[in-house]
Amino acid sequence: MTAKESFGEHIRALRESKGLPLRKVAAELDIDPSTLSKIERGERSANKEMLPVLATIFDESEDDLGLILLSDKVAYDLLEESNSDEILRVAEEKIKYLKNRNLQQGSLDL
Amino acid sequence: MTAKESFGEHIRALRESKGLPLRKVAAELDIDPSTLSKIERGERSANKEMLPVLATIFDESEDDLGLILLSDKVAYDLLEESNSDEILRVAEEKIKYLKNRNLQQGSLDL
DNA sequence: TTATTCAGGACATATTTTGTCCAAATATAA
DNA sequence: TTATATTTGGACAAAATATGTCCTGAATAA
Repeated sequence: MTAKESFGEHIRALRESKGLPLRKVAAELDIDPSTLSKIERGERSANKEMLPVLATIFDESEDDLGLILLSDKVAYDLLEESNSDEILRVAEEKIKYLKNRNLQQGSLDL
Repeated sequence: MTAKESFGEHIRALRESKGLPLRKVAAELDIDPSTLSKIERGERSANKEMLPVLATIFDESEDDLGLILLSDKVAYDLLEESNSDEILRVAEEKIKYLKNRNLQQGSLDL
């Protein structure tokens, strides 16, 4: 359910289901309605500060929204790569390794 | 083998194993030695145009180098996220979905 | 017609990225 | 030690990207 929908599509669906105009939601986010329109159409990216605001407006989990936003970014970065699966697999190992390394060194690394 | 090493560490190991100074490799890449030093230490990122040059110098597969470079980027992007595994999983589904969609629509989408 | 909403282009600003140059530090050799 | 080569890292500039506003036009509604 959370997989196939882009962040913008998700927000737009929520907004329309509540019958809210761009203007209202944009005001809450303190941005121009045009910017929100672009975010919903994937022409711009949302930033993390917007997540708690959107979560409140639409009564969604902020973590879920963050998940959709970040997975969007990763997917977009790799969409042109023929070996995206392999890239993800190696990235996952790398993250595991680095997180563990940071833990052991008291996260005082670099 | 390819997993735990960063792109910069990998290049540095290759360069030192050949006994080449930064100066020489940087000249091939047409960049400043200082820039290459930063790339090797992860302070800068390499770009894709450098891959064929490096592959030739070090007799490595360009695809392998590209894999290390891109997985580095993804890993770095997600290193601070507690739910990086989930993000990767959703991203993978999204990529699969989008690639398939593009295929069916003759890659003339947007 | 008049109001409102939304899309999208032109534009300005801010931020990030990428690279150079130079000087200091480090290593290597003689 | 001195001399030479290598590497690091900061200051800076330029280029590329991102972010956002404003305005106009199209579509819709009342």
